[in-house]
Amino acid sequence: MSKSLPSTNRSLPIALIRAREGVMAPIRDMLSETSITEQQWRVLRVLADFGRMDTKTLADRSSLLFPSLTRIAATLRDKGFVTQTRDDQDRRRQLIEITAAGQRIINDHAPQAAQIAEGFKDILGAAEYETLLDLLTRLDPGAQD
Amino acid sequence: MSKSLPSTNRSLPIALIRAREGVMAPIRDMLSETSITEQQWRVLRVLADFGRMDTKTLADRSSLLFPSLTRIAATLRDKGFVTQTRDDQDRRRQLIEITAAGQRIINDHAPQAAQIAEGFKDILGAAEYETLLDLLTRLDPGAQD
DNA sequence: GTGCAACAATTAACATGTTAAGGAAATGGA
DNA sequence: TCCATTTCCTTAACATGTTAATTGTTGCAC
Repeated sequence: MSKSLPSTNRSLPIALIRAREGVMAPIRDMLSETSITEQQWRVLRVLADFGRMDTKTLADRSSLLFPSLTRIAATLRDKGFVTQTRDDQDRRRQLIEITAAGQRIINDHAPQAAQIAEGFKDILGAAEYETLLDLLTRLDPGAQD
Repeated sequence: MSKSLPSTNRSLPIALIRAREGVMAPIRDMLSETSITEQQWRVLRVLADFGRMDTKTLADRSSLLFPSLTRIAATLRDKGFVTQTRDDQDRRRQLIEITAAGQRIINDHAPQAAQIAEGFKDILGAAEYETLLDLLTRLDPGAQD
């Protein structure tokens, strides 16, 4: 047996990259009709899901690094899809909220996005789909469960 | 029942991103001692695995887009870790090969990289590790098997 | 109060992801 | 031969990933 490197054919990082590419391709196709990117869509999704929140929480829930979120929030604000307001209690903090226009983007594409998600469940089967989500979660050190 | 969007808590794209982050974090830590990035490491891995090849094949095996590979190859060439030569039969083609210095980077870190990979097998268990790789492969449309 | 550590957010700098356009070489006819 | 098409690769432009440095704010010890 061995401590040798696995072949790149059977490498977990590469498998994760390719799976992500396969999953995101149809979503990117869908978003190509809009003016927003995959990450901007993710941020709007989280805001629609949980409502107004501070930047730190938004970054965590969107799985984005802080500097990325700073730029994305600025872009979304310029496009009129979110609003940024200072927290009066702690003026370091910033609260971000989705606007009606932003919510409209979500609503307009939610059915198609749901259909794409269902498609992947069909490919794997419901049981294996759940298995996959569980296994992926166990690779995420930030998922303390 | 529903065609409604799944909560972002249980979203496959986000789970893939977080898993990738969890897997790559220790690898990035390892590479921080070197002068190369995660993607440059991946390219060198493939070249060490398969030997000299043209850019198209290298891009496929490294799961990199062509424009990214163009830049990465130039960077690695400037660092002296790969060589680029024109194919005499087809002068459009370019052949890329790892150098001794590049191979040394791989050799010096292969044990540690293998140990990191083993760590993830331990976290999931060997059987579930294989299950995960299989499920991920089924999400990759480019994996015709 | 003053000074300092801790925190939230931004900015900077560089590498990569992504799409589109461009350039050079090969290919396949008319 | 000529030309359109295809193929391989590069360049450009913009968005994001990543790390480090910087700017405001807060809270706390003194």
